[in-house]
Amino acid sequence: MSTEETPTASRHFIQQQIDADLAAGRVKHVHTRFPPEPNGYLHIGHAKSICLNFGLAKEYAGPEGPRFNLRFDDTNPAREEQEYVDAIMDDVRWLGADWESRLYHASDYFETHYGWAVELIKAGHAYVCDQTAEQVRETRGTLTEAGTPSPYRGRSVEENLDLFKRMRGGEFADGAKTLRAKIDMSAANVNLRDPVMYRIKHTSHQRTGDAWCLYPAYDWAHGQGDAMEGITHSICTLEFENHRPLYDWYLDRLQALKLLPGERPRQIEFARLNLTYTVMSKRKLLQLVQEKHVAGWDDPRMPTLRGLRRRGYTAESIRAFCERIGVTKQNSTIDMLWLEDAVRDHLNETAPRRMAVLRPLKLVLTGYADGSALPPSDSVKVCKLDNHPQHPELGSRSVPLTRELWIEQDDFMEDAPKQFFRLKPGGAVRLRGAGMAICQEVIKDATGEVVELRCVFDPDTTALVEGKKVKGTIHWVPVEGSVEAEVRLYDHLFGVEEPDRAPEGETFLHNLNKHSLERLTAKLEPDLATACAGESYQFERIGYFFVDPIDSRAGAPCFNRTVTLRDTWGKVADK
RNA sequence: UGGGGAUUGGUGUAAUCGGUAGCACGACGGAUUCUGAUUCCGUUAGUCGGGGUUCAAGUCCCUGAUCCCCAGCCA
Repeated sequence: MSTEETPTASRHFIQQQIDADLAAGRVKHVHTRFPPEPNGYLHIGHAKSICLNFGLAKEYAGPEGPRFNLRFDDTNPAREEQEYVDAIMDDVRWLGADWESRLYHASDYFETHYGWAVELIKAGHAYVCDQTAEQVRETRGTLTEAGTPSPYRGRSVEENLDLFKRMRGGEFADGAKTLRAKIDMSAANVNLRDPVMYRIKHTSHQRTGDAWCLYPAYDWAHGQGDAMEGITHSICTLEFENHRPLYDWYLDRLQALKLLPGERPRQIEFARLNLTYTVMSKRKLLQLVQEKHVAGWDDPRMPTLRGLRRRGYTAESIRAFCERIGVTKQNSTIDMLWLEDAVRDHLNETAPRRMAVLRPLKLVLTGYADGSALPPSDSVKVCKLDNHPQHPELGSRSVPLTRELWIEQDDFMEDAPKQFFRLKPGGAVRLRGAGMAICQEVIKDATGEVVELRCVFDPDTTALVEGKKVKGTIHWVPVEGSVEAEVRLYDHLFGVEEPDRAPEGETFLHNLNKHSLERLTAKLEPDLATACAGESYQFERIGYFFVDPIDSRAGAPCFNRTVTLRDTWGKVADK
């Protein structure tokens, strides 16, 4: 009985490396972490990292569950804020990654880092340097020329120990001294030319307050934090590949000094996510917010998790997206369509359907198709519509068909080509869930603008009848009883696929899409009056819309368009 | 020859020891449909270039090209 596994989904290079580590006995389990710096909000690129790290922890979970840490890389108090810490935790949780009780901060380890640095000094691996930042830069050499050693490189252990202690004590001004690792000023890898381990910053830290005026640099803090937490695979983006020798160098020294156990973390790099029509750098996102090109970090046009959430993206769709794009070391730019497809997929399954008219045109029912008069009451009939055509279990709701209706301006054409299946003079369409309307008269205003259509209604067609089929079905909303609401239509924040590719002398801001937001007052079917903040609906034939949690009021919802429906007619019409 | 990494259809990716270049998205065509949605079917198109080894090369060897990262007391 061979239970040979059928080749399932192929495994990406990180999974393969972990498999090899496990097989070789180099590690006994897998423990990952997500290490954000709290100096900005998380964006879709971070989501890729979170999904990767948490996904691996889940995939390789032992009986005690996934081992996944959230660790704030708070080593630079000058740029980090509690506001970001709170938002990051909220976003990570929302995405579905669970760090359980394993919430850590690089600052939790400041004392340990300090003690280890003292040991490195004692072992002759680090020294206090009095060079200014400028001098360090000048003596580092270039990419093709070796640097020259600092004149302080030969200080005695005793002097280094004394100076380092006094640095901690606050005796020296910012920038006056640094602690540097003594590695190799002629290393081809510039990161190994005696990198700074500590710099003096008399700045209070959002967690440790004024306890320290000495802060560890990233390279000195990161790998050691990984090691302390028992991280087995430290996964980061490609730009840190050049730092791996330094990551290993610190770990090697600490292991040699018996300060670390035999099992140690391993750094693996993958290509960060790039998306068309947007920018991903924290600096640029900050600039968009500060210069008010967007309404805030949670502006639905932003690629931030907060923006995406407010736009109506679901955590499930973002996870599916991250799964679909894969993990490699190739720099690539994913088409925004993939992200949009991912929400469409999810919302198509889950979002209840409703009717909404974005750009209203009045349609008046003047009588029945057989010439008889409509009932005396305004309501011609009450229509029952399914909330989801593929999921009848989601129930239905009623929409009154009245004498006066709103339909979409786009759904009427006076001189229509023959592929146009909607309303035209003398033509018939199906009013969704109601029956057929036949256009008998087109009313225009003084400027020739179509302002009203007069139609007759065919009640025999409420159920489908043979011989009375019509190709087009349009949505509608009763004038009496409809709800008016603000609807925001969002488009790409940037008008070009690669916003960073700006003309000479211009920045990425030059490529901002001036029409990325359009506000409309739409007419909605009555049921939508009670739509609640945070709900998603499909407005049939238009797109998916999310009830804005901030601007909506009870009984007065406000909708953000998450994404349009696929529109094959739109493509035809463009030609 | 500064160091490090990458290169497979339009896009994103897969191919275990060298053995039928596969999947998805898109595009295009068609079927179904009370959403021009969804769903379903089909078509399309690829190993960066040049040599070499081999019965057989995306994979191994040689050589060239292109792209990305690195000279913060940022991460």
